[in-house]
Amino acid sequence: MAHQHRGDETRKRILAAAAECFTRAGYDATGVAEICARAGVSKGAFYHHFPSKQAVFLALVEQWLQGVDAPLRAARGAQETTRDRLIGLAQVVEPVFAMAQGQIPMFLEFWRQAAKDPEVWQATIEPYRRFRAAFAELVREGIADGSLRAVDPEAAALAIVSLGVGLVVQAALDPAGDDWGRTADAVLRLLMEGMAARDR
Amino acid sequence: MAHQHRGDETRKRILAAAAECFTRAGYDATGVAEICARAGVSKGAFYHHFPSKQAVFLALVEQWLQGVDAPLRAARGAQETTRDRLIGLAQVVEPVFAMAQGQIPMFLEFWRQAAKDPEVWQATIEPYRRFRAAFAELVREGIADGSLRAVDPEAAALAIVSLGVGLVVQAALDPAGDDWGRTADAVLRLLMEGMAARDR
DNA sequence: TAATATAAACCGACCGGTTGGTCTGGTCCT
DNA sequence: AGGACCAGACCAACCGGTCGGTTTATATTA
Repeated sequence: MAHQHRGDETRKRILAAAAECFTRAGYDATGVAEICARAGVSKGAFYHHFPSKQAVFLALVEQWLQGVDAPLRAARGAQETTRDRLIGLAQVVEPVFAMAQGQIPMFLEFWRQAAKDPEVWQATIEPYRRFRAAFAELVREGIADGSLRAVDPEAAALAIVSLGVGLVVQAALDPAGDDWGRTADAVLRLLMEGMAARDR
Repeated sequence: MAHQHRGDETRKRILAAAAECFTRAGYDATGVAEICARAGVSKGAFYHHFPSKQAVFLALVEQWLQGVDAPLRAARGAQETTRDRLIGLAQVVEPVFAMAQGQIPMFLEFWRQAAKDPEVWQATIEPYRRFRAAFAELVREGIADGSLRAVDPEAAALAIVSLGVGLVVQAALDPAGDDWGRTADAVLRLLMEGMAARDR
């Protein structure tokens, strides 16, 4: 039991060290030896827990994807009107940015790798399509109940996702810049209000 | 004279080959030997024209940055009202996407590299800030002449840039997807109309 | 015009160093 | 005892970059 626990511990250490290295230097530029050194673990231990360097990366992809999924799911159905739900959705980004906590460049690494590695692409593109479909559905509901203008739901969903992705990239390039959590909230709210029905 | 011309020719061939390799496999994963092979050039020729592999990358960054700059500048001042100018700005993305022509993943490589290499960062961040400032100024003008709602100009500019960046990333991940030129136009138009004054 | 000089363009073998991954030998818990 | 777990020496392959030498095109001279 305690034996079992020890293995999980080193596995976590390897994962954390890999995340740090990949964030700082990128996937290709960081060697297995470097990860091992930072994790305080030998190469033997590394290859005992993971079959390859790519496997560690894949595990990290999985981990972050779930981290994004959770607050997103939590926001759904929490509000009453569709409009409020969309606005609330905008607030989701804040915890996401907070969670990333200086590891935002990892996302760039994810996407870059996804663009060239079919396996990473598969793991990335599926949740991405789910996100987009969920947003589109929300917009459709909003249009149906009159709280949103009659915009193209697919285009609107694409816009929302684009904003999120674009913000992440900019945050990666300018980490010392604005408070990206609040900024993201403001920007998304701008788009949301633009789509809102012009009643009041 | 013809001698001179020959040198420029191989230089261009190296640049093109490097762009292709970087697009497909990424900066770190492509060796100088591979670039040389694809360019039909020896290693000696390579290092005759460029001091290092990074220099080739920097040259590509410069090249693409100018490619984005040109149509952007062309769109400014072309329209009469500020509102039309902003809408026209949205149409700029189409030629940009067309120009990228299957080399969109290169942008991901730019940003990834910019996030970790100070020299690339410098070359990337300066035009980026210029874009953002120009957009903010446009929005300010639009608000002043009453064609736009009283949104936060900085937030609006950030939103525009984010949309563009996010679209590029998505296009890199899903090259076979939509016609990204038209899609980008539709999405940007959505944001623009959301910011437009609610008169009519 | 033919011979020579000069410099840019180019070639490819070569080098030190690094990489992802393997393997053997041991330790520790149950 | 025995299997999960780990240490670290080791290896073939590869990498960015160098270097001495050759080719090619123009300028100069005789």
